[in-house]
Amino acid sequence: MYLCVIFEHGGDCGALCGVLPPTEQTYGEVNQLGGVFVNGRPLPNAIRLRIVELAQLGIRPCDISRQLRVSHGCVSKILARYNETGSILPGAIGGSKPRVTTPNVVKNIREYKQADPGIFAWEIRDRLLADGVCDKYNVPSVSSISRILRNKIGNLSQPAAHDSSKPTHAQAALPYNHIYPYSYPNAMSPPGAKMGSPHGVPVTGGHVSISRAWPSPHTVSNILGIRAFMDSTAIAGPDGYTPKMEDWTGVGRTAFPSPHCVNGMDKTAIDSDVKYPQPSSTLSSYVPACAYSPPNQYGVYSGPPGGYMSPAHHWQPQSASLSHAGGGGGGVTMHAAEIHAPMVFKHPARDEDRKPPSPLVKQQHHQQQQHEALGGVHGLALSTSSS
DNA sequence: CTCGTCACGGTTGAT
DNA sequence: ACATCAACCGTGACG
Repeated sequence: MYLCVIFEHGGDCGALCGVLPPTEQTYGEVNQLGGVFVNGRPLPNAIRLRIVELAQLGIRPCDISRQLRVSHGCVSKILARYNETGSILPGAIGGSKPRVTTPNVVKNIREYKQADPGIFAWEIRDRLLADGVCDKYNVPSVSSISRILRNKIGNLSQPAAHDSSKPTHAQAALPYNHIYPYSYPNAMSPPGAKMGSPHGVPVTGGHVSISRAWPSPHTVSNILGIRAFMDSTAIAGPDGYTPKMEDWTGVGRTAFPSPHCVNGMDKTAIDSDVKYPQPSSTLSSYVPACAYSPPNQYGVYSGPPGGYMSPAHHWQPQSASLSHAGGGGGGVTMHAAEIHAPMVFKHPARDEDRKPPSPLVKQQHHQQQQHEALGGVHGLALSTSSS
């Protein structure tokens, strides 16, 4: 049972409320630990990063859970993912899996079948691989091939079927490209295109609707000395809760593509991440890993490869410690947006096994500096003493 | 007490 | 424009 928290903007939400229409509402729920979360949506990158950082510091998951007020199951999941992929980013939400039975594949199968009516499905599969029509990642299963033969090709004695086939957009038909992050040439959707503006919320360079605040009193502030971090998250909030709520996670998503980098970080992103300020450099080190970046969020998190995968990104984890800029008064001002900064995968190889090679992944290979990123963790002013 | 796992209710985005 | 589907999410409970 969750305590549903409805935040009405326009009330005493603070300055942030100003941008929202009086009627605008944002919502969240409070878990058993008092932490705020949005059902169905990923935790803010800043918190995800925090989890990883604390784990790197040797803090036990159960303690991290309590300190950050995130369920231990979630902590476990995020750490497991990080260990496996090197990424702190959530997977891609929504969207559909890329189709393997593209017109080109069907066409080839048909040709194989016509050439050899007695060919077995597994033989077709092998040929698709051998001929380079498919790779191991998108080759249809034997059962799929059988289905294709049965449903789409049917009786080959009827040549008509051939002609009826749609023009092969062949390779172009492969949906994969648009599915993987690397597919975003330049920028994903214009910043704010989808999120910011809907409500008329001023979108300033990726500053999506970050003006909304989390009224919730349940903040992790004071925890680990990352008060600023949490405060901004919980208090300044979520605008994250734009109707789309993507901001919550998307922290700085929109800004991602921005070529403007500061210390290797996307400046725009930084700006946008008002909500969940976090240690930029550090964060960035964990982010890139989202190798198998999912179709959707990729755009969000990854943006143009050049954006954060940039080989030129001279990461200086240490330099951008949590206390970088702004932290103003003791408060560490971290920018979740920084997450977008280019970094390296912890286990690049693994990703390859998991997902089809993508440009993004490839680029990641160039970035083997990740471990160094962890060094940034040490730069954090963490106070492990939770109580 | 800790932690891995999973059902659940939820969101998202491609089709 | 809407519905469907399949991906993901974090929580909470169980073992």
